[in-house]
Amino acid sequence: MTLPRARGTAGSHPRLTREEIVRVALRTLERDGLEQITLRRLAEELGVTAAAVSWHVRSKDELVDAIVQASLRTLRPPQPESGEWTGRLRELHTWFRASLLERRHLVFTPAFRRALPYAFVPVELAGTRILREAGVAEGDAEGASRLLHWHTIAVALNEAGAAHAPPPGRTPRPVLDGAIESLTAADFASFIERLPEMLDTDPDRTFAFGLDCLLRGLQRRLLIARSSRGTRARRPSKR
Amino acid sequence: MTLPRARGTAGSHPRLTREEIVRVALRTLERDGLEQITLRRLAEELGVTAAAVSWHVRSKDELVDAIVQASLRTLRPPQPESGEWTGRLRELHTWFRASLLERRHLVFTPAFRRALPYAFVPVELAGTRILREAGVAEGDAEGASRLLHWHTIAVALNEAGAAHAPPPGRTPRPVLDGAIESLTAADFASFIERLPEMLDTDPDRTFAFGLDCLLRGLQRRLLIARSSRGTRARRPSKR
DNA sequence: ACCTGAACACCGTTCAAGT
DNA sequence: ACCTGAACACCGTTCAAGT
Repeated sequence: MTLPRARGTAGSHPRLTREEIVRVALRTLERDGLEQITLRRLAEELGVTAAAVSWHVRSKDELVDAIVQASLRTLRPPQPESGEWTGRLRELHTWFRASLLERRHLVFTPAFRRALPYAFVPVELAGTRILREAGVAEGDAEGASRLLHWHTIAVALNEAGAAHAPPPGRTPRPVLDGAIESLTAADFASFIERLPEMLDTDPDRTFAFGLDCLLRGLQRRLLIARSSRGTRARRPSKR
Repeated sequence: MTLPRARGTAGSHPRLTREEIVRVALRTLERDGLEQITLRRLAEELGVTAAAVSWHVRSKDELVDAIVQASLRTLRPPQPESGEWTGRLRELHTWFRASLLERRHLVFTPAFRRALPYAFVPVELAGTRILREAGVAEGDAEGASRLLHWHTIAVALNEAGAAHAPPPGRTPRPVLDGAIESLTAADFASFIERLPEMLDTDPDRTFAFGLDCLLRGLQRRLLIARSSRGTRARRPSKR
């Protein structure tokens, strides 16, 4: 629509920078979703040629990488200092889930997957710290924190995927049919009976239930003292 | 390279069908990955024009949907009939994880995400059945089975993402840097110390650990009798 | 009904040319 | 150093025309 305006005139920015490109991309991402982001459209919005964008950004892959990194740079996990360890972990992962959902347009991106092992190290560490202060042995605390970490990612990714599956009417029937075919006769009956509640569930409750089960499992497995903080774990560290 | 051969001549198929398109697409998917799949390239491989493919398949989105559905149609969860409930659930979800990993090129597709709530209903139901036979109340068994179900999806998606992150040398440094910035001084030290083991972990062990924690958590929460099958749960069903 | 040939709009990327 | 204009190869989709 708009022709590329000459840079430096009124109403346009004096210079195109990589940061500005990423900023505009992030804005249109939240408005229109990822597949609407195009170097050409971005250029138009910036009042510039597509080639100009390509000059600042080596490739589109690199642009998406930059978008993901810009989006992740603002993450700061809360560090609840007081309270029982279960409550502190609950607070940490409730926050974590929310911040993943805020980035729901990005979480299925290859760039995001590449960042996955690194981006949430602070979350893992925060969880590990809470567990260690609760008396869990060193090696176990790490594994447990990572377990919670993944559970939250799982639930959030599932929610994110369902959230912007655009056509609510267009149910993927064939998949459902294929699934039904493989059911035994006994399962089929209970499937029909329970179908409605399987399809609409409260994500908040499911998340809370899963987290609760995990925490209880850790409590049992790691032999954490119920209420006293600082109690040593009975099971010794392996190293 | 090869010009579209006339259909019906030696070495080419007499007729193009939707099924054949999907079959060839599935084959090249496993060989080259999803982003290499193109209507035009598919057409060339089929000895046909791109327009011909478009005649059998309404759009590329629909093609990917068909690929996902074809890939999911062969899923048949195992139905272990004997043994303790924990072992049976372990067997079920070990199989589940493996079948997700076999489809690692598809799991991040919008089509797959749309299928996610439906495609694995048999897995959920198989898990529910095992739990109910172990004496878990009806509503709880469903929630518990779904929890396991999601945990497996989480771990598998994470593995699948890491598996075909193509450049092993190109670490997304900025993301890691951003993550490090947000660390407290205390966490930073333990981060440096533990970095190597955080980056290369044994996925098998992590999966087993998580599953184990979940099962123990369920054991505690749902008050399942340890070894005797068929014992009633002490907590009554809510309905 | 099924397929070709040609076109269309759009895409990412490159590159000589300007400033 | 930064940007334009034009081109290139490729993409999904459409459509008149053939059989």
